[in-house]
Amino acid sequence: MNSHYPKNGRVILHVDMNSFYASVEMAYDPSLKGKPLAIAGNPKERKGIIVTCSYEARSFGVKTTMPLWEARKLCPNLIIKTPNFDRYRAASKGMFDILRQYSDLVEPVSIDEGYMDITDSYEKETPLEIASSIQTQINSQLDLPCSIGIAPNKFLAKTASDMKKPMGITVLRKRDIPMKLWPLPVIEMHGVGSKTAEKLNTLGIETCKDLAKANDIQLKSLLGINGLRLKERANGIDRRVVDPDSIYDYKSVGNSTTLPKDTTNQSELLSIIDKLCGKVSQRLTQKDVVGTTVQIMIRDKFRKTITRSRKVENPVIKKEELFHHSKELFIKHWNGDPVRLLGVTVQDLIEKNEATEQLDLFSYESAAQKEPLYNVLSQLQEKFGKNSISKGVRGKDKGPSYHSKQDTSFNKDFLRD
DNA sequence: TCTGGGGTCCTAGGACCC
DNA sequence: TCTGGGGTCCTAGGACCC
Repeated sequence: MNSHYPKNGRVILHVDMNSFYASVEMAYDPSLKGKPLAIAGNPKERKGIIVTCSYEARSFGVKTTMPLWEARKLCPNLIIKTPNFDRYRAASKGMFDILRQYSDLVEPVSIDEGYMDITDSYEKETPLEIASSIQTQINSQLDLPCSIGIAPNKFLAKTASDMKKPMGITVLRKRDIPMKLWPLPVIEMHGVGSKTAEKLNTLGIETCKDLAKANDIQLKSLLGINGLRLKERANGIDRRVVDPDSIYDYKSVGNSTTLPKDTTNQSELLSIIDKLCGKVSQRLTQKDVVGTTVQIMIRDKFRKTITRSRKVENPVIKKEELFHHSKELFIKHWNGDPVRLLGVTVQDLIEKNEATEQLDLFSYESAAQKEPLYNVLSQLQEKFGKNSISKGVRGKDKGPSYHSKQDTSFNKDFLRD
């Protein structure tokens, strides 16, 4: 795909909204602007964790994932709002609508960030002018700040957008790598977390430059193929394409919840599992997919978490089917300790039509009865056509994709609903 | 009364098959 | 008859990201 790229390289933008949830709240209520604001869950339900906070709050040391009480201690005047996801989704849609005015190749990666390939979408303007125009438009139409990275690939664009916040625009060319990327500590790299950073440190690898020059054999044995990939990235190499349709690839759908109180009451726990199954089932139905693996998650008061899963004969989508399997898994594997969190996830997703099709293959009669011949043929064509290449499920309406001009709006629940 | 909830990708061991 | 080697599937856990 995307074979039309010129040989001399691509131009990729990474657009990253700045403290997105907090900024959206400020856009809705401008009196919040300039104040320390945090978005956090309800501490009564033990969900009092900072999800996002404004730059003013950050200046007090408030950080994402920090418990609310700790944030309050650092910043007594902190304004706290509970998340309003409908609002954030609406803002997100507005933002991506704007991006799509500049290129068809827009790939959302989360509610507040996305990649764009603008290699073929500019003539007179420079990439910098396009980025500037996007930033201005998002700011004037939605009252939201963003940072933009401009680079020849995704990794560098992502790295660049991180370099200047808020409202920054940063160009990161190949030739900038030694000056701008290499001095950074390795933990700053996208894809390197605390565990990987620690491991790298044991090899004496502290900076991105160290990683870029590291020994392949050592990296491979320490981190597997991921080590080699990270080294490539540190050298500014990343061949991943911008795929506008990747948001239709679901690999799993799950819901989980932390209980207000640890409990050992089995019927209470089962009723929570029942509710989770209801949510998951609803989302599967919305996306028009079924799944063949059911997984539950149990976390105890020490935060030790186990997952137990089972491959099932008949693909599940209905709440009752899902609950049946989840309950059996729970009864079989719960050791009776107090439970802090429960989760239910469905994996190995298949498009719903395709699943019925597969069932039909077992019975020629039933297939023939249900489907006129031409219909079966067209289904087979579709099945073995281009869609068979994709790894995950392309959810419902393969219809208007972002490539097509006919519909550039979000026509379905956006991003992990 | 410290650490939410949604995901993706990778690894590794055992079962099973040829 | 002392014991190879490749492959796939399933399951559990871990690392990472927003």
